[in-house]
Amino acid sequence: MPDSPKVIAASSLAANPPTQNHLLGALSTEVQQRLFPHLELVSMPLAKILYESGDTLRYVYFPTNCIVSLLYVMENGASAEISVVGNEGIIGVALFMGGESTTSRAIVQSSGYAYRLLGQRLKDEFNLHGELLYLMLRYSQALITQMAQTAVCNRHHNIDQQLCRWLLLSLDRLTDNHLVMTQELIANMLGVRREGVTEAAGRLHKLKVIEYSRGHITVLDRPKLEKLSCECYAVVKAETDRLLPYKAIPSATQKSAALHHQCKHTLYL
Amino acid sequence: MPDSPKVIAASSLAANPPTQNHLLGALSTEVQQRLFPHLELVSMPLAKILYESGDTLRYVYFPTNCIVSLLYVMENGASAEISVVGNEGIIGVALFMGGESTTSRAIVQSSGYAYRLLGQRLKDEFNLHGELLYLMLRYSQALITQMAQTAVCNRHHNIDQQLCRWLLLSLDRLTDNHLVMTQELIANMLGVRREGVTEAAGRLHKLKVIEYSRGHITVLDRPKLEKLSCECYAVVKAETDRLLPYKAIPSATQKSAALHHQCKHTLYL
DNA sequence: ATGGCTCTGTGCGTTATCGCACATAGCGGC
DNA sequence: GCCGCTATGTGCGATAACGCACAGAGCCAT
Repeated sequence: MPDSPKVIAASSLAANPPTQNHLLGALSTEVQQRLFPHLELVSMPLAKILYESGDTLRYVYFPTNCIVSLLYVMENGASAEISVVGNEGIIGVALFMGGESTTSRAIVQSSGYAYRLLGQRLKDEFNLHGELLYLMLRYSQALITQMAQTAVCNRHHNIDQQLCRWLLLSLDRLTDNHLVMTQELIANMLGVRREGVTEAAGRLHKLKVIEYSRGHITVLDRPKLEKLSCECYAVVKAETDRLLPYKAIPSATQKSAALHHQCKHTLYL
Repeated sequence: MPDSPKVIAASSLAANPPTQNHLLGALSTEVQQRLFPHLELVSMPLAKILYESGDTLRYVYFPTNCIVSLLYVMENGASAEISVVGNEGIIGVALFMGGESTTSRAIVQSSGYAYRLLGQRLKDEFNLHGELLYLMLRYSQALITQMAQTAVCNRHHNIDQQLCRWLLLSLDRLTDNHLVMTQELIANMLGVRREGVTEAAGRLHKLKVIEYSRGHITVLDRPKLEKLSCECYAVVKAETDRLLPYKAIPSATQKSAALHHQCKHTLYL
């Protein structure tokens, strides 16, 4: 097992309070007090696979500053991204929806950290009080919206529009305008050829919307990116904001800060 | 309001016990006793819209022998089916997931009947006991799987394969091998041109898999249809069966039959 | 600095699907 | 029986994306 605990760097913990995840931050102090002591900060390196299609899930993950893609991989190896999860969400909804596994893969698309929680701890909390469950369900509804819109987008929109949508979804989950991501990987996510992404990215570059080089992309003009994107981005954004009007809590409150230090000080790599 | 109650035809009620819906049939007698008196049998004519994108949902619907499509309609009028629901499921998961509305339209794709239930009644039952909630969540997980697979299918598979998948999904939700459905409507569901469906259907006809004429399709060779379909059908079917290993109860048990007559004897058209 | 690897750019023939136009066919109503 | 409507069939040029091949360009390690 690669799950050997390591002593966490104090700086990592300090830079990644649990409340940086919108869902964890939106919980009442009471629930936070019960839950936070069971959270474990884990490193989320690029391309790490949290689970494969069919795996029995043990943990749910609450990203603080990483991005995880839910990816479906077909029998012939072709793939398509189903949805993307950052600090607004949770990975592993199948654990509380039932079935304990999914037909997709969860893979880190942008490195960072996440808090993980044993599925059983989550369920224990569900049984104590409805608050956490209801929040998880609202997030699941937002996830459903994103999946549905992905299906529509795959049917009707061209690569240029989808690339814009994809960049915006990533941007919303990052603190700056810089992505570490090759065109090859973007192509895997969108389920298109790498060359198609190269051409679309070239056009965006010509329009001075982005600049990029060897696995690094910088967004220069976000408003223009939104104009060039299909409606799918805005639809998902609006619905997510409606369902989850929570923002990250950048500087933790006194109380949250105290709870924060109750998280297990171990780092799982 | 077109929701004026009518006295139900006794034959319709008898032919459509609530237990014909797999979810309702899978409930314990105790929960059935509480829930069934609040169920209302409603007629589901072809093309009836149960709700539009953004509508606040009042009812959930449990189909007995009809099929309902969840359809996304874009700004320019183009559309794409997100998922399909028959007697294995429920329409209106957003009512209990949260948000009380969705970005899609629910439209009857194959006429028949369904039982509807006030959203509040559903929530009342959730608060009494977890059984119904857990069942609903398992179904929601199956729905998520179908949406995800639709996204993949839209990306990677051709019209012929998708038509086969679509026919199989419909077939599974019907009692016979006969669909009332024009190629134009199928095209709307798949989000492709009508001519594309005509050509694909022509090829299936040449292979003696289906025969059809003016809004009627009969499947002649289901095994061949499954062979011609992409993997998407089988994946969704397997996952749904895993999550919801429930079958319709064709002849209601003594107890269920008694409960059955407690349903409101009104028919909403 | 050089070789090797990865990432990006480009060309080209092929294919699936589209958009449009129009022809044909079945069915119901009068 | 005929009209009109709707459903289905077909042809054709346009287009977007594909598969493949290969060229250049940046970065790293030895």
